Amino acid sequence: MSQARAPRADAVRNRKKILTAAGEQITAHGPDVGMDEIAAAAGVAVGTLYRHFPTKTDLVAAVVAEYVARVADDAEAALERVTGGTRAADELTAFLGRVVEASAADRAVKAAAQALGAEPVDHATEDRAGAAVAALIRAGQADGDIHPDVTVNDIYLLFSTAPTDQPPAARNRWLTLVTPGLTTARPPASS
Amino acid sequence: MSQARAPRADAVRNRKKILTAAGEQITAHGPDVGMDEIAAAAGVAVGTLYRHFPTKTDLVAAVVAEYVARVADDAEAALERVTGGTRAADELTAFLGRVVEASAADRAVKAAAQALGAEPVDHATEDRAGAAVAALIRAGQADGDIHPDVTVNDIYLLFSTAPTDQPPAARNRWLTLVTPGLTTARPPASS
DNA sequence: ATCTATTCTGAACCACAGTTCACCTTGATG
DNA sequence: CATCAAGGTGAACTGTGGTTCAGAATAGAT
Repeated sequence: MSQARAPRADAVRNRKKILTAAGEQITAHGPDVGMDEIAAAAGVAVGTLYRHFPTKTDLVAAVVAEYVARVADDAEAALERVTGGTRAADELTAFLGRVVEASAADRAVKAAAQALGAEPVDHATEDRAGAAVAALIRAGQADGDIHPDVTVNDIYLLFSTAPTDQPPAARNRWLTLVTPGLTTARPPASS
Repeated sequence: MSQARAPRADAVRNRKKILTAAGEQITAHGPDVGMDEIAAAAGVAVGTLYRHFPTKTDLVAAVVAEYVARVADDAEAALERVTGGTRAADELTAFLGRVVEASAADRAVKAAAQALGAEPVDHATEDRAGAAVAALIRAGQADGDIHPDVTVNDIYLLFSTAPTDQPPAARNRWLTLVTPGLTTARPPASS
């Protein structure tokens, strides 16, 4: 097998700069920022963008992927905490709250993700988040304060419909409105 | 005051054709259909579009307005039924269901509305829908099976975040998930 | 039937955003 | 230090889609 030569140092550096700049620009001005602007923000020429990402879609996909990875981390951290003793149901709603909050900052990223539709998004990291959330749900159900028929898909559904573009008050209200559908107000019987 | 001459008969006819065609095209191919395509579908030249709607935004706005009017009608009909004896809470959730359902067909229209942002949309008809929904809510609260702190804004919030682009199963699930946040599972005390 | 203001037509215009490419720069290898 | 391929540059290209406008057509009034 021909061992592909290692990439040049500055190439790596640039790739990182581009990804960062793209993220910032997209969160700041929406997924419709021109490639020119992203390039400028990265201190690089347009051509360089295309060297690293053959098409704009690819670039956006990369940014979204980074975002998903962050979410996965968050979910796993929450799961960790549950193992440590906190209420799974609380962690789950808190997690949902944080994600909504965060993607309010990056609402544009979410829009971008939507635009990409059901497209790529590395399944490995996505499943990482999914697995953590699933575990969270199971734990909560075991405790008896999450509805038995709640699934990961429900969380995806809620996440994808979160009112990211609304002011904080509305986002909180939304969370309040949505939580009762997940949690069980009255525990089974005992306790 | 100079009495503006009545519009020509064919102009009226065309306006209607355009509005219809625009609605169809937008629901079919999203708000990004070209003006050319709309024109073609209406059996009219592009120029005619611009005679009636100075800009594409105006045209889309008009389509959205029509849609909002339909929703208002629906809400008012529901309110009527309540006066006739049905449960307000049921009518409200059914209404929400229908709207989600309908805007699943016209998901593109909703997207268009979103794109227009907080822009125009004739306030008169919008308030018409709002008033009806408000009445519905009040009635339900009087019955004691809608949470006391639910407002019209909540309905707007839910409507605007409805997963219109999802398959029917997901939409139903969403409705189930969201309903508990509006209704009161356990009536105050009596009964 | 004639006439004119209104409306229609559609080729052409324009601005913008993604993309390409011929040429220059530079990091790494020997 | 010399060499050269990987990488970078940015002006120019391209395609798309909204918008315009001069001339043709026509509804409606006289």
